[in-house]
Amino acid sequence: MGRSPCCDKVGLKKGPWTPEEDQKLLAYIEEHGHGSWRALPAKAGLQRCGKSCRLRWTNYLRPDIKRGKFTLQEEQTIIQLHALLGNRWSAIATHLPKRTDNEIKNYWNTHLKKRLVKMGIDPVTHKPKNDALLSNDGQSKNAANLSHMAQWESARLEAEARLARQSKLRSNSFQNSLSSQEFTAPSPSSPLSEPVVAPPRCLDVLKAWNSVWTKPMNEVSVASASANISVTGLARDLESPTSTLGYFENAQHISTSGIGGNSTVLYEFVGNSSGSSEGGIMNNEESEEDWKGFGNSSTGHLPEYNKDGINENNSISFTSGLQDLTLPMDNTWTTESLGSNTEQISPGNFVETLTDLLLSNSGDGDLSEGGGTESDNGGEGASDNCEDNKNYWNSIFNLVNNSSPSDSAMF
DNA sequence: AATAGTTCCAACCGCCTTAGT
DNA sequence: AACTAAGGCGGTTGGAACTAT
Repeated sequence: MGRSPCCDKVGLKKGPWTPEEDQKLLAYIEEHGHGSWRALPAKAGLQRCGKSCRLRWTNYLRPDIKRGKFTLQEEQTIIQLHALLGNRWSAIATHLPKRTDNEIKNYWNTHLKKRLVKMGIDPVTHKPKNDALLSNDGQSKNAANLSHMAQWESARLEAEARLARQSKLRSNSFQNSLSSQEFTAPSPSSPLSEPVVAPPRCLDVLKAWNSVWTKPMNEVSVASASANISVTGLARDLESPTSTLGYFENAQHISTSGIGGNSTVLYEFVGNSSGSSEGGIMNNEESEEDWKGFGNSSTGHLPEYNKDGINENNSISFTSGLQDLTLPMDNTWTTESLGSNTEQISPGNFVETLTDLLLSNSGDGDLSEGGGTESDNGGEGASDNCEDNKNYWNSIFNLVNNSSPSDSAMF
């Protein structure tokens, strides 16, 4: 049933590209643009399949690719986005300008993952491997969230559909405005200025949310161990095809700072060339910076919730920079009733509100800044945790927001 | 210096989604 | 609605480069 590989044709070359081939491909694209990748090889005089040409271009020859060592900032960004998005490399790559998904994927697999493992952090769940917090008593708590989840999911789907409609409209009007401003489409003479089709980057967080609400509940029992943030029980896997990264699991260890005290979500990079952080877990190759996982950091974590997955005000709250978002979580909550149950958000605009929140923060709240505080690992008071939890999401939102071009077609 | 083991990354493979007919 | 082609994505791999013995 599957498509036959495009490179099955006899005579098509595979393997490493030669400088001559690179030159041919570059020259052709510079002159004509890539157009149809399928047709490109023949036109460019290459004995390659279109797919191979496309990959070579997107992963190597593209002029806007930044090569070389990843910066600390980039590493942090990757880790944090991985915690949020799982193995969705392309989504992560949209927040790292000039880096390709392939490069990020390779870097993760060859560097970052190993570092986390050495630090005793599960690179899949981003939580300490010795996190022995799991218990069964949270199961019932999370079961109690099922009805909430159904309500959330219902509203989410509705909002998502609305968002899609809106973005389409906005996209159209955007294009109209461009054309009314005599926007000149990329011409063959300037193929390198690729058509600017902004990816729906800002949906990443929404996708994360989507995933959170659309996974089977059989994982909730695991999340239930998260005693003080049962909203994480609402959260579920991010649906990376292979990654078992559990959103709630991330949230779980995010949350456990309040109870376990040593969980880790954000990673602090400490400039230090000593070659080894605690325990000598770093080899020399990685020694340009030491990593320290820290829990209960001032960088913040998830909001704190009570056993029912809601906070003391019977709502879920989080903030994004300038604004708070509060969603009621009472049992009668429905898409329609949502608006009447809360003053902060109207029924139909959950996603819009979330999106607005994301976009409203044009501040400088960078994750790296949030990650700069050494953890005392001792478990601050609950009120601090609550603030930290908010800050954590602020950080993620800020990261996604600030690193995403605000010119996303979606918004 | 030679060999074995390890690391790294460019490229491939196969599946999925989307667009066009 | 069904089908097909093309593009996109994530996982995997081959082999060059590097390191250890």
